[in-house]
Amino acid sequence: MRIATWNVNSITARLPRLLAWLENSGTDVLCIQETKTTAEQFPSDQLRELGYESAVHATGRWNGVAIVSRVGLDDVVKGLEGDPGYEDVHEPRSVAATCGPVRVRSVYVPNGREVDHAHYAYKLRWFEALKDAVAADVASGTPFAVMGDYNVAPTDEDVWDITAFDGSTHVTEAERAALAALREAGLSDIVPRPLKYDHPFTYWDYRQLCFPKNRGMRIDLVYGNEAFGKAVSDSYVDREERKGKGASDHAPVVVDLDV
DNA sequence: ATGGCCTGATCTTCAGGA
Repeated sequence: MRIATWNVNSITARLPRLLAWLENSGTDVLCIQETKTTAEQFPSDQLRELGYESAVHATGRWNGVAIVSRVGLDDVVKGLEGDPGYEDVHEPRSVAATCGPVRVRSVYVPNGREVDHAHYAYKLRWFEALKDAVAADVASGTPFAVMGDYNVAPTDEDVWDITAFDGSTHVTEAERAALAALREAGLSDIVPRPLKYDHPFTYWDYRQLCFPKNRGMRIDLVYGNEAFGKAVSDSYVDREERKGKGASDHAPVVVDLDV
């Protein structure tokens, strides 16, 4: 079974590449982030023609998450239980579903913007709520993973040059502590293989030729429970999908499971 | 190749992304 996570940076803009990738990559379950659509605008019909059901939690131009599956889609939970909200809005950043033998949660963690911004405090509270929300799934014997854009680089090695991130979000002690809390709660970081260069970056800024220069970050993560970790046979970043015209600024992270 | 981001909406300018 092949599952993956991909921040598509607008499913409308990415639709031709997304459909082609699903047809060619052998992916059974895909966790999607930044759909940037309403649920009504989500291309469920086109995906159904390829054999995929869709669970969508999306409200408009910002955020939006989904799970598409061709191996079943049950027990869908839209939204994050205990979501702290931002400026009194509960943004669509989490959706969970059971897809055949595996349960997954697609997450788009708040960016944080600046360390002294209210969005950063929201980000840390959001992580707290996530940890509580997934406790039961983590403890279950079912393979379970929280997959998505975490907007945190777990270590200094997960950015192209840590000195370029002095004072920035995504690399702070508090954000990394939030990841550590998830690991202590029973989730393991399933680190993918890079298909080129030394480190499995998953995001490269559109600007300043960051992708050709491999100035990337590893911020799209797969955190799996014990049963999930035992089932993993391979994992890699599909950097080919970051190339060329009409690419997202994130590449898919693919995980193969023996289930 | 000697470059210099992309998206959708408030739509020719902006916020947000990270």
